Amino acid sequence: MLESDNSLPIGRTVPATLASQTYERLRRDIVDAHYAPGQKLGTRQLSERYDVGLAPLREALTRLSREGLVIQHDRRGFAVPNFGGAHLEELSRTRSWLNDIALRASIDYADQTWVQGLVQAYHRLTRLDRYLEGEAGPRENPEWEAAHRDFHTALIAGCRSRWMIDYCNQMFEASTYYRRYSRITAEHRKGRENEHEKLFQAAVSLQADEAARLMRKHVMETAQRVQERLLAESARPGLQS
Amino acid sequence: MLESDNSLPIGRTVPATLASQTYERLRRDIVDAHYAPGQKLGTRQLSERYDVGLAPLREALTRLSREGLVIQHDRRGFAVPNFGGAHLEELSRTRSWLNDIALRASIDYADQTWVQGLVQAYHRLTRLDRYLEGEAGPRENPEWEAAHRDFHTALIAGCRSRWMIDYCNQMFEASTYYRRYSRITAEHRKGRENEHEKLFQAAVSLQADEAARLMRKHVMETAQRVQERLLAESARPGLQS
DNA sequence: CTCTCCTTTTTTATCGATAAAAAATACATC
DNA sequence: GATGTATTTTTTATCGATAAAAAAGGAGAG
Repeated sequence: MLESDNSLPIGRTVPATLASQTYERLRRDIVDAHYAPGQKLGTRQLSERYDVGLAPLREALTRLSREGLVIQHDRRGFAVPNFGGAHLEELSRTRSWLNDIALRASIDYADQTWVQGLVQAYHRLTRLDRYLEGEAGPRENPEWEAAHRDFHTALIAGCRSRWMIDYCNQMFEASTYYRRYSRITAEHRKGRENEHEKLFQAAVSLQADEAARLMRKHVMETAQRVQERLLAESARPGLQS
Repeated sequence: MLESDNSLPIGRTVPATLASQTYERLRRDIVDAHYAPGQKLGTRQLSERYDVGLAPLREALTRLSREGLVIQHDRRGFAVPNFGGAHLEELSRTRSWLNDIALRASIDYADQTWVQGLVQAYHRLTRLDRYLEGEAGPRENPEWEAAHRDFHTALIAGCRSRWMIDYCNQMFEASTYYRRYSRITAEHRKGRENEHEKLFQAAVSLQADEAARLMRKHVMETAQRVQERLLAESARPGLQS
């Protein structure tokens, strides 16, 4: 007793349950800002939209509600949270706190596994283009987005705390919602293109203070831009899909 | 747009849904160590035990699984996590990190609401007895336990981050599982009775460093005792209910 | 008009049944 | 006796139907 992990035996590949698939799809759609803040998520509609029964749909929504991407109220169903200025500030501050600690811990515990993972994640990120040409102008590259998430996870993956990693990932997802919703584009990001590079350099060379400083800066400045965009566009009608 | 909170209109009292009730009951039972680490939570059995259908039961389990109190694996159902030495260490370290920050932030932002809430929570705690006389020796007082949780929440409630408060609460619950499971008793706690008092004093007098130090100490030393108990008793057969 | 009370409609939560998958068992083979 | 395969049993995930609750609509009173 008292040992062993909670993971599945490797090798055996388990077909994803409908609830899990729906969870993933819904999460992506929320994070991609296909729904407006505060929008009601009626079970019937979603059930048709995603073509699943109520049971798996509710399970997906319940999962999301525990991660802060959906609000659930007894007998009143589900809704997208009222994401807004105050929430963004809270979120970014908390992200900043947790990532700071987790990054410092990773550097403190630094081992080969962590460094390798980080190098790999960074390299993948640099090989991808952030934007793709779409018919209606440039749009985010999903692959880049995935690599971006992985890079941020890799930075803190050495902190030796499952809790911490999960929490940071949850907040990263919520932040992504804001980035998407605010429709930040390349030009809003002028002059900040190499933040990931500097962060990466500081981390792999184990400069804890510098890395932590860059991390905080990265998180807070992104939030700042998003905030500005939200205020500038607060009259813009909510998106729909 | 972009403002307002996500709370319900006040005044109207909503009857709790079956899923919510079951969630509460299950959480209490898990935290009270009625189930052994790693134990399988068969849906059929639980459905009978708590006398609810599968739908609300699954919802309760799904919620718990997102809070780390239950493990869910696709097509393999639910189980109590393999809580154990390594997990306890991770948990306590993370708790320590987050509570440290949240407490410092609360002291930093300190306002009347926070201080009042803290004073109130502390007073309630001091008025209750930790142990009650049961037929089979002394046992924890549920009211004290609730007040204890509230006190810990009150300490960090001023950090102005819903995320942080939720995360700290989640980890507090998980820690409670260990305390219960290890069957810590009054004598294991000799010489540590006034930790809450000192912590309270430091917090209300806004001594950030001292309060943070005491908090870390409180968390880590509790974990230490639990760890010792677990090792000492690792041959003891798992509890069942 | 505005408010309150009473339908009607819509939505949410829950049950019971069932298909699909995993686990357990039995059986045969080397 | 170990190993692999077919068969049965158990468990999990999902559907479709329905009761219960909330929201929307509407009629009448002040």
